[in-house]
Amino acid sequence: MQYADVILDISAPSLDRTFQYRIPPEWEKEAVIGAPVLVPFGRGNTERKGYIVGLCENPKLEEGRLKSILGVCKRGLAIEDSLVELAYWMKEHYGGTWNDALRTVIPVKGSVGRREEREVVAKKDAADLFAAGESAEKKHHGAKARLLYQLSEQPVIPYEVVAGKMHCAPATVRSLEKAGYLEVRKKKKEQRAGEGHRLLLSPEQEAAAEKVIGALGSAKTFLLFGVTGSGKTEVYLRVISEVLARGGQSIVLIPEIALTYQTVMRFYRCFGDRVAFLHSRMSKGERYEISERAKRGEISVMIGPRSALFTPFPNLSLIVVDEEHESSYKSESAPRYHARRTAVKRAEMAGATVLLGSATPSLESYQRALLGEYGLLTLTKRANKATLPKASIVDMRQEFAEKNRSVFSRCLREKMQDRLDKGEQIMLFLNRRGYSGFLSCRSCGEALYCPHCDVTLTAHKSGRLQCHYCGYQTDVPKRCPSCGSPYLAGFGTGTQKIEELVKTEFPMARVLRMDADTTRTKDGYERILDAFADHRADVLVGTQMIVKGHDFGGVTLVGVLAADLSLLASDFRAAERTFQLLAQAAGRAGRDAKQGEVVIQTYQPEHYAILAAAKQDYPLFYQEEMEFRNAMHYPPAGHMLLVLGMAASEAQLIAEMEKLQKDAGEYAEKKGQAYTWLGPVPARMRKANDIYRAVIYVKHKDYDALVDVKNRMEQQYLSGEIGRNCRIQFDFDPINMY
DNA sequence: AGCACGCCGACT
DNA sequence: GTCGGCGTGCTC
Repeated sequence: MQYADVILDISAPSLDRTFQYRIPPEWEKEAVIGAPVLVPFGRGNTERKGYIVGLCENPKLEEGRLKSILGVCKRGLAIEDSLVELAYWMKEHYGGTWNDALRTVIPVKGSVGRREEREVVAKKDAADLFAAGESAEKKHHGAKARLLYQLSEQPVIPYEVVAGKMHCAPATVRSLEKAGYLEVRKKKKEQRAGEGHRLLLSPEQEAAAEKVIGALGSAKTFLLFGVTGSGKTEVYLRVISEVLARGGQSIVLIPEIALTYQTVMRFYRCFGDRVAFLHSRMSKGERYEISERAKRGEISVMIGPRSALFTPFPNLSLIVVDEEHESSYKSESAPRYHARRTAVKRAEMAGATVLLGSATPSLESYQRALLGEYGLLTLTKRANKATLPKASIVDMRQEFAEKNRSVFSRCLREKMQDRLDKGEQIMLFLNRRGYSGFLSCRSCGEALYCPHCDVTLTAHKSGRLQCHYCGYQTDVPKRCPSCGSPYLAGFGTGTQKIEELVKTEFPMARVLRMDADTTRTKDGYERILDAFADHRADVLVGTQMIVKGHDFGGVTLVGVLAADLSLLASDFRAAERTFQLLAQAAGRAGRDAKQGEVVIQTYQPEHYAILAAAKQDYPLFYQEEMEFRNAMHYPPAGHMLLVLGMAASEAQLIAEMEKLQKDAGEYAEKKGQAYTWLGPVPARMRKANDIYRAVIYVKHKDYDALVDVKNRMEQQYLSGEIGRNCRIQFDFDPINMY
């Protein structure tokens, strides 16, 4: 007799373990690892969907207590096996539950995948509901009363809110439905999409492509390090064509916002309907449809953000990770996996080749390349005979001392005037990470905070203040809440202000602005880029988003207004991020034959990240930054595990986190390993949505030693020993600090 | 998540 | 005394 370990497709932490079932002989063939199954569950033997995550001959429980699998949903291809295996690796490597891991890896069917969004809708008017609420309250039917009162104010409530926050049992909702006060209904949606071309490669590009092609069929990883504008995409296209010719399949990962019309068209021209695109606004149904086509072999190239990594290609031969240094490759929900690292793992399992590409590689990848673990391919020349831009650094302290209070240095203003006179284009980049439009009091200096989250409120165009985390809104108060002073002022120079300044200083210039506000509409982003590309504007002002991979031949001047703002961020990747932003921004200038120029305005002109970026000298930056990381044992010199705890009571949270740290610390000590512990301490954002947050940091040279500690903590937490009423999440080598 | 069991107040 | 709700615990 065969038995299966089944994990149920339900999201509840207490169900995050395997349950054993008998496999009836008639299903033995279909019951493979990764196969979706139907099983009876609970006292009522309700039918539930699950996945087989393991098989065995002898069960851990007495035969009598076991139930049998009702059926296996047919589609148990080998590909599911390997994806479930990958899910296991992710769960172990990054923490989180089986459910979390399976859900990121297995394409969930829009319809069969259960999880339809449900909502509770009022069927009577507010007065009736309110009256019913009162009588329910009299009968001490607390849950009923809560729901009725809420419905009288808000006729449609998402089911998860009712079951979760409002704490109403399913029985309560059903009884009110029967009584005709409300109705539970589902939401729905649908859609679809769907030409050959010759490539001309430079000798450098050709050589790089040949190296990768030569390694196809082996699980080797390459880092394609090419200066901005060197044409990394041509190399990808060349290798993908070869994979296609050999009957293999490729996945191309791109950063979240990078899927522009130009990129799509380039791939279409090369691969026609063999290529499919995935993007974050697609519904579950659309995604499922695409992954089914991938499994049937109808498509061979899949392009998309990190989730595209899990495309079920049965014969995967190549994974390209474009702009591999991008932080959007790190997932921000459990399992908090890094798509670059996970791509290497998937490739290892599938015998596929990985090609990582960047002009400013992550320290992690470059280090591995230097160690010989990854093959290093370099592109040193720009395409179209373009040359790298000339850069100058302007010390803004000097400007200030010489009585120039403008945001534009004299040097930048002169050059801007020159370009405008010549009819050439300019890009102004405002680095405003960690620098949003908050309000603060002129007299006491206190900023206005969200009452539910520990973040400053952002001033909006509408004149209202809004919290970006919980959506809380309020009017601007007349007086400072802490000292009563009426002088409240907006803080921070935003892109909007820069736009106005350009208009006042250069009245003839046509200015476009690109930031979160102007790109909010569906194709706002494309519209602005098109307008600028068509030279319908002379100046483009924007935030990080203008830096990322767009070629404008007409741009001969790039101005970086406050280069060091991102250096002020208090996390260990600040210098790396600054270097990347500056080098990429500088790379926007002079994409055509005309020489480009970059002006970098800064208060720290001697900082190595700024000096190296101005010279476009990555190795120099790498050397300096690695010295710092080595000294501090920061990744990639060592590894770091962040444990994030969340609870409604801060005192209880800290107490539980202390227990967790103490237990894990003692556990680690017994193993005699050299760990560095920090915390627990309240997170920098101490509270979000009225939930307190605290963190523990653990550092160790070896990643696996941290996995060991994580497992111990996970085990203690799941056994209920530690962390009752708390939620815990793990983040390895975090990108965002907490 | 959803079902049974058991405790508790309300009403014939 | 029952009846019917809501909280708690368990599910191979």
